Amino acid sequence: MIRAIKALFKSKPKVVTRFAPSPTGYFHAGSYRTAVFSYIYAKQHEGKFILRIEDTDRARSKKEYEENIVESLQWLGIPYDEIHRQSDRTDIYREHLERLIAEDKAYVSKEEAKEGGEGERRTEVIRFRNPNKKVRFHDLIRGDIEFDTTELGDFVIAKSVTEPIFHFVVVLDDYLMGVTHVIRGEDHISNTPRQILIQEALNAPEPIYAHLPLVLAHDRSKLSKRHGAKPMTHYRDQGYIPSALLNYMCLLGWNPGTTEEIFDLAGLIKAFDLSKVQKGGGIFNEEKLRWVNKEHLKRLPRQEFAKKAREIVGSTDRAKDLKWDVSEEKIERLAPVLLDRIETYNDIKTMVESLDLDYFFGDPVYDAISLKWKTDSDLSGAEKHLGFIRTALKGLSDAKWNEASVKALVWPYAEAEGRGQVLWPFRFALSGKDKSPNPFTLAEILGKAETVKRLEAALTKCSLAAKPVETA
RNA sequence: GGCCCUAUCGUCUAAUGGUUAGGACAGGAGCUUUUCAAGCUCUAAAUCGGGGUUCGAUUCCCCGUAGGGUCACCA
Repeated sequence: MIRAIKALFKSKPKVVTRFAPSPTGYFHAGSYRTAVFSYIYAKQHEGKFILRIEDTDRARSKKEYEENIVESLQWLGIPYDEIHRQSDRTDIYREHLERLIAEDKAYVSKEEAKEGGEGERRTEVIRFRNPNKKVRFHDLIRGDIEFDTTELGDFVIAKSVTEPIFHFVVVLDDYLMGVTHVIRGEDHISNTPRQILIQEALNAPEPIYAHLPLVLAHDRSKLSKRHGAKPMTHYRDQGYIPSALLNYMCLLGWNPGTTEEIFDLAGLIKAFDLSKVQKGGGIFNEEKLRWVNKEHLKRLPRQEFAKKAREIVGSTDRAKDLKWDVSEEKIERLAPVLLDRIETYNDIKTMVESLDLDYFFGDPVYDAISLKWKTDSDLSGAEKHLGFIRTALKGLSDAKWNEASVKALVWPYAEAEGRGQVLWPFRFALSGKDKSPNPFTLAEILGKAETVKRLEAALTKCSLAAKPVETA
């Protein structure tokens, strides 16, 4: 009984999906989403996901692009179960092409050399004998679609028996590889009828089709290299993380029906529903991608984030030139400050470059007058408050040193003396910057010794500034 | 132009034959440990147009309109 059920289960056609890019350009967001949806669909059904490099156009295909596709998929964490390259399969295509010709389902057509066309047009090509009928197919996303194939005529399926073209190889390979679900871009809808015709000639089963809406550029045209489509590796170089890209791309054209927006791969495999994919195309919005990336960054294990952040800070010229002490421990303490201020890893570099991190690694640089709160007339207030804070904090033990305990000591005093009057010089003494995290956070990150040292340095500046300037 | 697809805030989208048409990003205003940032609160912002069907349509149908895709010996 159990065996019978198992056998039944096994005999059920498994889901096989494929991603079939042509290596004629870099792997960008449009292709990526197609790959992701195909991959997720396969994984939802414990199926197989195939990568098939469609390089029948020898002239336009480049190894460089193929490598970019494979590298991108790898970085993005979309593993394939099989990889095939059509340029390796010429013999297979030839066999079936010859069979089709023998069956008179295709024929060698001789035509006169036409002038005008730049490329060499063959005088002999293989054409498909079009039965000229109406073809109807069901699309998982769009429902039934009907075409009259008459207007297609006897279309070309190969330049010669060893040079098949797209429509033929797609159909044959999908058949031979057992592809059950063809998930691809909407731009292939109009290719589907002729491919179904070829399927019928080949006695191949018709796969289930799902045509995805297009990923659009800002002008609503199909995303392409010309229209701001950047290679996915660009996003890696810009400091985005794979899970964020995955998350964002799935949200473009699909949603879970709830207000949940942040997903990891496992969550997507659980929630994704191909039939709920949008029909209309969507514009790729980098602003939202940045936000999603930030959300993912915040959810990263703290150590993992710190490791990467440390790498980035340490590799900057500024860190090297100024011999910053970029210790793991220090970066981990800095992490919350960073996470509040960045959306991508590259923003860390930007912070370093705009000198927003200097004071964490070296003495703050500023003029004494900056310590003065805007409503004070001179530095006497700042000097008084800094003196109080220094004395109070000196009494706090290293073990108890943290943001909350520092605040507990300073806050009542600031309330009494005026928050701005007290907190501004305090913060400035620690950072030397107009803009920085609040003084309590800074004190915790800097540690007791460094905090007290900076307070004392500020106090010295105050008293120096109070003295009349001696002319040299 | 033929064929095909699509149509809700600026963008991504939810909803359903009956809702004050909801959320998110971006925008604006405010609050907070009187700077930044983050966070929180509030706010502005949409059913392409016209006909039907219906007691009632954003939703169903038709016609327009707009956008997109595709019309290769590219994929």
